[in-house]
Amino acid sequence: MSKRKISIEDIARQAGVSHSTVSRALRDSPLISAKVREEIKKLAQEMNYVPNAIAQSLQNQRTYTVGVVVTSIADPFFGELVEGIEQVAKQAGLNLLLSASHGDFEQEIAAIENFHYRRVDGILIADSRISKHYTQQLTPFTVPTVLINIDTEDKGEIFHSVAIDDRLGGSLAVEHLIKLGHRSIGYLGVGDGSKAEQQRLEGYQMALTQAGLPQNPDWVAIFHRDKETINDIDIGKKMLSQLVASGVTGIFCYNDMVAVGALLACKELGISVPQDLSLVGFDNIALASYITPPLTTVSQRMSEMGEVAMTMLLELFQGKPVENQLLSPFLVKRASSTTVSKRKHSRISV
Amino acid sequence: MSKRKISIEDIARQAGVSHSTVSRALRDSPLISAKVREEIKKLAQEMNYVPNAIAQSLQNQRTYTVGVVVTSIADPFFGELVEGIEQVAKQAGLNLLLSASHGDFEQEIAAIENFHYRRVDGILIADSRISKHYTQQLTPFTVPTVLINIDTEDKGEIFHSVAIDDRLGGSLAVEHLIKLGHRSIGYLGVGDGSKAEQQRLEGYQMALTQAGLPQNPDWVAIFHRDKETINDIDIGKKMLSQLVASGVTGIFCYNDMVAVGALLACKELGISVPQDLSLVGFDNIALASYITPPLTTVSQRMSEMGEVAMTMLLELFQGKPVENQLLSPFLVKRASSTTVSKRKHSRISV
DNA sequence: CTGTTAGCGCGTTCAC
DNA sequence: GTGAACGCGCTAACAG
Repeated sequence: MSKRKISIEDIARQAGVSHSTVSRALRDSPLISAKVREEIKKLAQEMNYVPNAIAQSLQNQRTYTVGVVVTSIADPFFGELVEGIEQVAKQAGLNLLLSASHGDFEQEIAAIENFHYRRVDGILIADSRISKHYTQQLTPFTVPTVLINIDTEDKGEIFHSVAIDDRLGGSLAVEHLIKLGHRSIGYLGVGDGSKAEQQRLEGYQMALTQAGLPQNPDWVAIFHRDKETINDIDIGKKMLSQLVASGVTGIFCYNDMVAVGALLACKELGISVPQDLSLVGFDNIALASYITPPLTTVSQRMSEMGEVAMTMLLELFQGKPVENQLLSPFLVKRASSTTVSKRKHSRISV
Repeated sequence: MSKRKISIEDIARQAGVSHSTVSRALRDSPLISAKVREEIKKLAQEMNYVPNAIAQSLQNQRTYTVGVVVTSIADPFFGELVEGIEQVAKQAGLNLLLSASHGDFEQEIAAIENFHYRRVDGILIADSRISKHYTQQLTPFTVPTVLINIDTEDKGEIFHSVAIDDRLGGSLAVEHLIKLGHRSIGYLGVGDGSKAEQQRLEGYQMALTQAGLPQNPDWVAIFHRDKETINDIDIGKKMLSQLVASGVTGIFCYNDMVAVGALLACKELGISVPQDLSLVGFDNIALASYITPPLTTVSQRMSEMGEVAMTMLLELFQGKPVENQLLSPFLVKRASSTTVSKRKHSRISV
């Protein structure tokens, strides 16, 4: 139970050789005779030698560590993302340094600076609340960085990125409702200023336009939140009634949590889903499949996004050229959406 | 955009002083004149100097890093746990190295050895599938380690731990059902060989005994799973009918996922919850409050557990004596449980 | 107050 | 094949 771990010099002394011989033996250098090598390896084993990654890093100029910053680890969205990241990182022998920003710009910058301080080999950033100011702050640094689900339009040259095609996702959701016969389709959104929010709305509008369906400002309800004082479920709850009052038969929600809120509001108001109203969410969080009725939604495949992002980082390490990725979401049909015709039998007033 | 970061020697050269003067100035040593200190700090700022944590660690023999191994990061249970850990770690200026074991013993050991290799200051382990063999493997190491929610009976002297009082939790759940008038109370469990499972069952039995209520082997249904081939929801689904057939009016489920599975089975079988059957879960995962009906459950406060574990580690760093913690869970009453009297009005056959 | 020196543990020339 | 010597970037001991 000695306090300080033993070093290659300790085992060198024990073996009666120099520390560099030990170093070489342990790294299978061809310069070492097989006999001596095995002897030293055996000795190292006996002495419970554990190489010191810190010392190696100082020498190699590589830490085999990547920093990951997410908004919140407790958020299942980011949990799955990190799972995907971790999986390919582990396979590549890399470690993850994890940090949460809680959507706070100061904490985000602090996390990134901390990663530089610790000399990570690369950085992955998945924080949708990132500010524009950002680019300025990070330009001086030279660590390979991949942005996940972050608007990168004006920083394409500097940062690499992988993101979900939110516009396509919005279209998929709305096209689904259109196919089911809906003609008055609403959008229930959260105005958080994110690119995702803007693009999902665009997808909604695009699908309606392409189908030659009417659009109505009353069918679009967006709750603008300044801070995080209100959660998405409450937003969905709060905004639902006014949308229903506008006469929509189907609603595309900004994300699953909003949709769940809307669903809860429906229950309180006596509105049957999907008979009276079809709901489509976005994200495909685990909750979506267990709630009643199970939620039709657009899946983001967060773990795949994590895998792609980490793989991209690995390619950057190898000096390969990488292209920004735009992942395609896909629709997951469940019971919260159905044909509009059924609705007529159970029309309710709001 | 220089490739290698600048060091204190670079700025020393620029300032015409020695590197140790720079080192002292940056660390606010009282040995340095205020004028020189400010000058150097300003210069460092201009040169975009970022201290090298690796070099510092080699010198300090401290990495200000703790390793965390969980079963799965995507699991909301562990997500919340890590959130709690991260929160107090950040406050203490410590970083988190995260690793997932996926319930695999090999991966778990590999993760821990990797943490030793990287010279973390401490380790937190939250993997319920840990084997007994474990103790042997880790004894030679000397890194402060705290086990989270792991049976530590035979290793109390070596490891520190924080865990939930599962026995109490089981009692709380069953006492709740008893208060509601239930007299035939079942237990729906998963036989994963964990201490948690055993203790929750004990709590169940204890509560019944204390209330002088009868016990019936048919009321206890435990699904033994060898591997992870089947998830908890499916287990709940599969096992429910036989329990209901035994005549119970209330069921305490091993965890929320099992309870959710039971709930889904009830829907398929036309059993109304809570009118026909009361269900109580364990864990209080987010899903529990959103499902219909919202699930009465025992809350584990995972984030608090993370905070406590990390705090314990901090105290170990300071050489303080620490006591193993047994956290008390508490009941969260929701709509999945109600008085047994109601049931009579809507009896159904199974 | 400041400069010089010596490690922290390891990998890597450069000699022998 | 092997050992001696240097450096990775930084802190701390010892001089002045």
